[in-house]
Amino acid sequence: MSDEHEPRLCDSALVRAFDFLGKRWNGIILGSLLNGPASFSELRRGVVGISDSVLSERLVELSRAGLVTRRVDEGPPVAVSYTLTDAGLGLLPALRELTVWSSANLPVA
Amino acid sequence: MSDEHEPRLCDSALVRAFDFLGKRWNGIILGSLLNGPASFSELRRGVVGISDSVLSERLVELSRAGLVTRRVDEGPPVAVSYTLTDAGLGLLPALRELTVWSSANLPVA
DNA sequence: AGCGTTACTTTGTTTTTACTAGTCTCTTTG
DNA sequence: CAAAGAGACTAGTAAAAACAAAGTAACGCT
Repeated sequence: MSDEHEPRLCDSALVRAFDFLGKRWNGIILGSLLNGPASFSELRRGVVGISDSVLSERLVELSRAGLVTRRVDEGPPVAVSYTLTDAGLGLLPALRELTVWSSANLPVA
Repeated sequence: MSDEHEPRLCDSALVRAFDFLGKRWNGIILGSLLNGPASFSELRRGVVGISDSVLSERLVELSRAGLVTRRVDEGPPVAVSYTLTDAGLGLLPALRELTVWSSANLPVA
């Protein structure tokens, strides 16, 4: 019994990547933040279709994962802004490839 | 009122990409198929944690999207194999970038 | 005949995700 | 100054997705 026909296992690093990116909205939130820091309501407008509560939840997750930073500017008009960390910025090449692929292979409709 | 401070909109091609990749399992299924064609049960073994019904559903979706092909070999021992189409194969560079990023930025734990 | 494998489909439950409202702190407007 | 609005969330509940387990059906192995 030496013929362990190895299962067509997906690379474990890729599996870890999709723990995040395979959850709805996460990829789009990160993609929006690639254009620079944004506030909660800017993100809500940029990520079309997301609800307040889900956006809030996702931002907590992404912060805990070390991909985005939440910075609070005690104004007085208290302003919160979300920024990509270096780890988050590192996604740029991957998301660019994804964009290229999508343009070439996914119909606009 | 010309100062429409443009919403930090995410690129629409990227949004379309995450219509697929932002659904649980899709990225991992496609990643598994990058290693070559596989049968239903090979995929079930390769995509750790997925259930039969969801795998079945996802394969139909991916077929309809033109990313994978379902080929039936009427044996007699009837065998079904799933393969990436050219569109699916086009994901290779993006998934490779994602793997690199994940290795560098996501903790193994 | 009886058990195992492939390839799914069906059913019922649990987990996720989403939507609607509401809170609280300022800021702007009359 | 009071009312209305924006920003940043939180809570409660409803809808959607995923899961596990079982069932179906055709074949192969012993």
